[in-house]
Amino acid sequence: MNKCDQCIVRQLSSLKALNKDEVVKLANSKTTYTIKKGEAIFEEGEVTNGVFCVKDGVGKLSKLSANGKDQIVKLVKSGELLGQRSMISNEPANLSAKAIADMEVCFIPKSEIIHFFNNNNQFSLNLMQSVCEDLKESENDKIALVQKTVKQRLAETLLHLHNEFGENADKTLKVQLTREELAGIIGTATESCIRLLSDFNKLELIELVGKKIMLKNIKALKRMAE
Amino acid sequence: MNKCDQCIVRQLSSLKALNKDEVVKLANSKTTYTIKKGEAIFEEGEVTNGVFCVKDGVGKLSKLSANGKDQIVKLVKSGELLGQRSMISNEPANLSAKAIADMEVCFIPKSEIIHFFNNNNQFSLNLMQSVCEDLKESENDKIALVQKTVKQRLAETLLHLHNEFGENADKTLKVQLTREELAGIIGTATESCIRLLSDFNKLELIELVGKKIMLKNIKALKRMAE
DNA sequence: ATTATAACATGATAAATGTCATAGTTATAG
DNA sequence: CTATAACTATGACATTTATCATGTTATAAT
Repeated sequence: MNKCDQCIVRQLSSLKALNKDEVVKLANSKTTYTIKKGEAIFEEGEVTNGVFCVKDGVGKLSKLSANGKDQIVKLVKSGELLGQRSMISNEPANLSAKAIADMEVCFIPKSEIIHFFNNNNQFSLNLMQSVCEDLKESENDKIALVQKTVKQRLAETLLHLHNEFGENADKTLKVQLTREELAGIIGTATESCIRLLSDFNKLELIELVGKKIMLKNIKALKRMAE
Repeated sequence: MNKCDQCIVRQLSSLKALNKDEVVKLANSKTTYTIKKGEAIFEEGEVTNGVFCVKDGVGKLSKLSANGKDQIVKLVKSGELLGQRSMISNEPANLSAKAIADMEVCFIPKSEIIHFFNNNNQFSLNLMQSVCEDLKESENDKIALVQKTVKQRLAETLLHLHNEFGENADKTLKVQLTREELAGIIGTATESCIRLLSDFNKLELIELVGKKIMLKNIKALKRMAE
């Protein structure tokens, strides 16, 4: 079994507040899983009874609509916890979690989290803050959906992906999303997303390197996102 | 000073977990304010350093956009706490809180809330759950904004207002929103909102009694919202 | 290597929604 | 009790965005 005390990722999440004893307890109760790109960690409606700590890779939280489109609510990366909300609310998952790039995740049973929550004030405050952060982001997204055009939201999302996940050696975005997934984040039709990417390409705001995207004029993208 | 132990509203919020001593402490530190319809409790960007407990009336949490439109993120009523998120995140308010109907609110300083959070597990769990509830709602709203038409969102919102706030003796909705505010909730232009209300009226789904709205065919509205 | 499948791309068109103009109606202040 | 402002209403039109059709390119499976 891998010891959690050597896991760098732990330092990035609410779990950083745990003391030595608690980390040992954590290491003894956790289970590690490997999730291949495209596979699900959990699906909408499932009862998870714990949280997943993302050790490596990138995932998406999304909800399938009646017309078959997948609306992406949030992307997650190393150090983030998944399923906190459903666990705290005692509800089945409201969203599905799937891997966008191969992932390694650790499952931590609910009983452990509740125990830490009740016995470690710093941990409960951290957990609270991370849910608050999610709430703020969600509210701001909601406002952007109403107040901004698809073009603005695309510019905004490209900048956000660049900030959050960085770029490869060839300057292209590190997160490799399909056009469909990108459309699912900004909340538009796949074709509209593709069309706008073409436009941005012609305007030399970005460069399309095969399926990859390179940001060429960040200043102009920022202006456009306003 | 009003004693908090006689305040029924307290039973509706996270504060219900407080014990006798804590309630005395609460009563000694709180300040009560009266807010007239249209006035603000706090504005976007303000540092509040505490939370507001809504004793009476109805309020809205909203954000002003560049084009001058007010996007309403959430309505609040008796028993709810305002400003929890900003307080926990140590940030200025992300949204403005204004009264839609005359309100009475109690201000509780941050130090008190943090003290309760650290010393009363049930309180911290309640507070956590209420933020989680807000998060779930916000995520679902976000999905609805993308996946549903304005017409569907209007139907959904009317039903929601009916459920949440109830109706007057004449069967009209109890929350008295302007068309502009209603448009701000569903995220559309005021004219579009008015037009759709007219359509709904003609279809006998609702009846417009002056500025008030009466739901006439709830079943059909539900069908429309899907 | 070849075929099948998924992803990307673009045009044509339709539908939904926003914007501007204008007028009637209700509420409110003096 | 009037006048002034705010709210409601509706038409005409412009714009944005979705949908359907079709072709091309990349990726994966045999």
